[in-house]
Amino acid sequence: MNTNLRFAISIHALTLLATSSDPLTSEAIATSVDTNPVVVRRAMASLREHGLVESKPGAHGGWRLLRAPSQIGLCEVYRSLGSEDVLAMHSHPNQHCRVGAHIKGALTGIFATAQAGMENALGKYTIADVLTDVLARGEK
Amino acid sequence: MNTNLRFAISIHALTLLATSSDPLTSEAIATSVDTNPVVVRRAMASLREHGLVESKPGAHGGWRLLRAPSQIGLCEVYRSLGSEDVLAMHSHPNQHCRVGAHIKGALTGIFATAQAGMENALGKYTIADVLTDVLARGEK
DNA sequence: ATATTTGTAACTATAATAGTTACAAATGAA
DNA sequence: TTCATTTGTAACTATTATAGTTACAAATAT
Repeated sequence: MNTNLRFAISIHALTLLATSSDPLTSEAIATSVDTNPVVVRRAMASLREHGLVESKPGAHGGWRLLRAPSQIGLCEVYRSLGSEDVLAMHSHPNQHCRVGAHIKGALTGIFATAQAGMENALGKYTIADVLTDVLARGEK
Repeated sequence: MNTNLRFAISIHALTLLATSSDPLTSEAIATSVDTNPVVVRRAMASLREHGLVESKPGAHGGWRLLRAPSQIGLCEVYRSLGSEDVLAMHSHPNQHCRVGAHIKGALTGIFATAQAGMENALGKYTIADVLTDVLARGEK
């Protein structure tokens, strides 16, 4: 199983924040996501670094959006997390083989194209889209 | 680091096979890739199940392509390996929360779109393209 | 017959990530 | 000013996917 859940958790958290005018605590978000508050803080810290949310410590603190949900694209969320690219290469192909010596150069461009294909697809959606979909599902 | 190297290893192996009229052993492929022959066999077994290569045990055995390199698309190679999708969801969002209860439904479609974006991009390339690129790099 | 090679099970090693615990620092309210 | 709340973060453990390794049976060519 692919186990990098930070992206899914981040979308979940941002969607939850989009439903609330008051700040939400890491604890409240964690309860909705079903994880530990520290896991939430770690993901949200990356989003904060990229200007998507802000946090306030202390009583009545928590997290809130810094932009309208319609202005938060999923590609930007994805990139904010700084994950590795989804396709990886083997490290030390044999340099004395004519394929081994140049396979990494050839794969680099292809893998970048694949990564861009995925990110472009994500960029078609915003947190507002997710929220609309979630709420529509709740009405059925 | 993303550590699923099977795809990169498979492309490497198929490109190597495209340079050879004789079958290549798992050992020979492993030497070019810089890994263990069993790792090569495991990746190649998936490709064999999907009709891309065949194997022959015993003396002068090994692996060979069952199609022209120009007829082996990278999306098909990717799919033959049966990897998990690149984006994963958290398992148990809180069903008593209106976001938690429906987030998985909303994310499923988005993640599928992202996966398709990546696979479409891969589908633009074949093993022949990779071989051409590798050989061109070798001439410089 | 013999050497070669795949097929595969069983195991260990590595590494990324989630999850947990603990506590300092910041904040707001009584 | 004191106290409860909450983030920030370090340090650690647990889990899991995958690579890598070892061993050996079965198949094959000469």
